[in-house]
Amino acid sequence: MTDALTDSTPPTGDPAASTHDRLLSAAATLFAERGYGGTSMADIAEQVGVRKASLYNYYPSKEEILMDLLHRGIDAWAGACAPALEAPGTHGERLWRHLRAAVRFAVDHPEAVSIFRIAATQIGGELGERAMAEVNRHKADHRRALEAFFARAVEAGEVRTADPRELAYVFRMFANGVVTNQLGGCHDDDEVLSDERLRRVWDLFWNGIADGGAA
Amino acid sequence: MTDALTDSTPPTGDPAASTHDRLLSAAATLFAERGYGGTSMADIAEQVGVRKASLYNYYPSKEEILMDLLHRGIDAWAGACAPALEAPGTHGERLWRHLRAAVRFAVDHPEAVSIFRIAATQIGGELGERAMAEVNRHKADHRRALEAFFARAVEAGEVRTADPRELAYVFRMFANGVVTNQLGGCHDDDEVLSDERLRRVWDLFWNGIADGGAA
DNA sequence: CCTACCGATCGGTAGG
DNA sequence: CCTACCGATCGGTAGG
Repeated sequence: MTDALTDSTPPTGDPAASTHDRLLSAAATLFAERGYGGTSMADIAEQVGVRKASLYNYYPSKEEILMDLLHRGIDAWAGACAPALEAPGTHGERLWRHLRAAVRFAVDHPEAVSIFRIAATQIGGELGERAMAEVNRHKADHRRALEAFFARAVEAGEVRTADPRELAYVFRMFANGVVTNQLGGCHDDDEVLSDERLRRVWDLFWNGIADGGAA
Repeated sequence: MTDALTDSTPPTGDPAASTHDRLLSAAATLFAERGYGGTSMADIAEQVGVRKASLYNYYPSKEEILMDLLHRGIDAWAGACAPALEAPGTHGERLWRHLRAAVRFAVDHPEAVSIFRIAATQIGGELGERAMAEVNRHKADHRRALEAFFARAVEAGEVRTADPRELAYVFRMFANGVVTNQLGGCHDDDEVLSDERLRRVWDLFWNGIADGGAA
């Protein structure tokens, strides 16, 4: 837009985005590709198109970049997935939309999902504990929301078991598996997970939970 | 055993094990805790109780330690989990034992499971591609074994859907979720996954797949 | 947002 | 399995 004369523009990402946004995007992508310990501040700076020292105007340390990415990822996930559980419809419909929202989020923002995993598993020491605590808080929130949801589904007589805790557990394990499988490189299926296939898979899963499942 | 006079014994792990075994154990534990990039050869050497340079008598590089851990992890997983699918019993019983074996493996060898994830997601560049290829080959083997298993279950009339591919997919997503959830730090449930609870959860899951599931 | 620089540590090698 | 050492790079700072 300004001038096309120089090619001193940043090597990747949207050059129109603010430096801060490009920093976050570059860090998320690199952490997801190489891991936290495998990514250097110089790597991030190169992708952003600035010198390494300039990154320290936005964050006091590499650790704080990870923590900010984690907070933003959790917020984005909740914003994208939580509403479906409270929307109108039967409990089956609402849970289906919740799953679909989670899968779409994973497809659209794989780096955000990667951050959760990085925070929970790749980091040692004090930073690791801080990050893990944040992830566990988020997972506990989700678990509680699902248990409340299933408690209402039990009341409504829409599920075949009366234990919301086990129902939530089964769903969470299944949803975690599907979402994780969508992450880059893990395409152990030769076909993409289309909305149609997700729906078929969901029907197979849900019919074990729905009250009086089909014969 | 030899003498208890010095405390120059290795700081952690079984001092009686061979240096090579302690090297593998230390590397697996540290990679799982801090990630591949977050673990240095000096870290490994310290835990083994030798100098860093001595590690190079066993492996020519840090990369080859990871690759050997990956090969061994895949073999151990297959040895622990694959036989259940071919054992006697109904297809439901065999799949249940397969799931239980996988969960037990994850509980007993969490570092081995972590290596799969590290190989698939934390590594960039040429090593990353080598490791990812190995993981994908293993996952494809497992997928094929499960699809063959479900094809026989369809023939036997023990499942409610005629599509082995979707049946295998649903099971794999669920099993991956359960196994992943057993990994260290991810205890987002306040209770351990006992055999009894796993069985209850399995029943909830399987009744959606079993032909003519309970009402 | 830059140049210049810090001490510490990285993976790996030489030579025994 | 050790001591001694290599050049490169690490996260981060000073000062502008």
